[in-house]
Amino acid sequence: MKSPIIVWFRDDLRLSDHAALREAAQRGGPLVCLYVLDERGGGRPHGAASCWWLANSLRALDAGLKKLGQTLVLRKGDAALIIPELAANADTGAVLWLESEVPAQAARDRKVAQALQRAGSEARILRSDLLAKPDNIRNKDGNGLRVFTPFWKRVLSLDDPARPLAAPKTLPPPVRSVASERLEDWKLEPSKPDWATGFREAWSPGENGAQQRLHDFLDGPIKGYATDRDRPDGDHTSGLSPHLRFGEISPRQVFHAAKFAAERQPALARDIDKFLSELGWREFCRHLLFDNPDIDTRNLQSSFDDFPWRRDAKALRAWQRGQTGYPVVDAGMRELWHTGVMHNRVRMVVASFLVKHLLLDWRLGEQWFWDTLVDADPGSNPANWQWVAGSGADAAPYFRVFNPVLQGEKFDPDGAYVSKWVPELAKLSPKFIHHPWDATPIELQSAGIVLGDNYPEPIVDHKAARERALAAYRKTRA
DNA sequence: TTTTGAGTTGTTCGA
DNA sequence: GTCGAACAACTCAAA
Repeated sequence: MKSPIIVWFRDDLRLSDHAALREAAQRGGPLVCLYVLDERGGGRPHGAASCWWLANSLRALDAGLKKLGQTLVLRKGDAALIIPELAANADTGAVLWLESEVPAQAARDRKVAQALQRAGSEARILRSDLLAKPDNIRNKDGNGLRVFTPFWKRVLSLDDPARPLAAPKTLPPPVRSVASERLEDWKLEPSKPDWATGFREAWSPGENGAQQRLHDFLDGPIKGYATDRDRPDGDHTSGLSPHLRFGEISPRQVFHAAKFAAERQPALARDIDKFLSELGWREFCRHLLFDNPDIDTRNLQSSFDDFPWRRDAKALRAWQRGQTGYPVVDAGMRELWHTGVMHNRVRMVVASFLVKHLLLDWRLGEQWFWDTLVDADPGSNPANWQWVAGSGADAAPYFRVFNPVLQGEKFDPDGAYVSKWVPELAKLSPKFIHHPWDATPIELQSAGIVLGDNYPEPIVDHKAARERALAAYRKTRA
């Protein structure tokens, strides 16, 4: 009789392109499919929105496993204790998992592997989900690249990432003696109040939902993606980010599916290259995280360490709640609250607004996003906040201050996006919907708007705020 | 080693 | 309304 095997699922909540599950299926022997909610050891604890996603994704994974006669075993606590103990109790021969390049996870994983080896068990770590290993993308000094374009060129110059593996058709039976905790007991989902109704309408967490998204996207919105992706009004993006975050689909699967689409439809080459480069940004941020484990707290450019951020709890709260008086900013912040995501273009606008118009520390915005985004990624979230703030790698020039009115008019010309998320402005004509303060009293009245009453006056004046930011940034450089 | 060219996403102003 | 320049200098990658 073969000894039992544990497959340890982490940010790879899928059955296909899963080298550890695949190998376990081939080896045979009783199998434990394990997920450990390790709130301390795996890096930053999930934010509230991510907890919602996680709960649903675990449920989906369990359903997928059940179809193969398996089940997902849930445990909560320190993985470095739980896994060796479980391995001993179940008398397993090996624990298999996919490598992580997230520094905190990698450190924790080393502890797990050492403990297993001390106990005479095998720790089998298989290739990670990244398209390229950070070790393979180095400059001549051995450091990671800090400029995106050469980084991405380098990744693309390597051999294509391995072809994705199919999901196992059958799995060995579970180990009956290993019990699972109950997902409900983890209280990952909100109850009172239940703020996740909008999430349920917007999303289908899990591998099936991820594959559906990918194929719907490559059948439709990919056409014109290179330009339309900037528009928050309508479905012009893939919506894959939370699925990628939890590994319900792997970057390799997305990469090869996009390449395949490009072969069949050469006219889409430009759109697909653009789409792949967005996958490249995810990769870039993960590599930055690999080299900078404290990227969520420490400025990558230390010249920002004494930047005079303001403290203003009231302004922060107005920003968080979508009550700044700038329609496109408020629309974005409310979309985030309602759905757990925000359109990429609008993320830049609201981030620039917090950091530059309000002069509030980028970490405050990063933390809010961490808590409210279902796609909150330990690499992308802090790296992109630092990029906007100017403290990051390959950062935006200091004088780039987004004008929320111009951005709204340019990318939401009909005001459809604002109307959807800031319904109190929906009756205002597109001409004024991005700057209601310029509308005449009659226009405001017929749209049912009383500024300062049912929609706020702008909390800062754009021109004055811009100049204040430029002055502060100029000083930081000098 | 030194040099060279380039670098996600913008805005404002004045001609 | 449109267009180009200014906004700044610095770091990075590669030749």
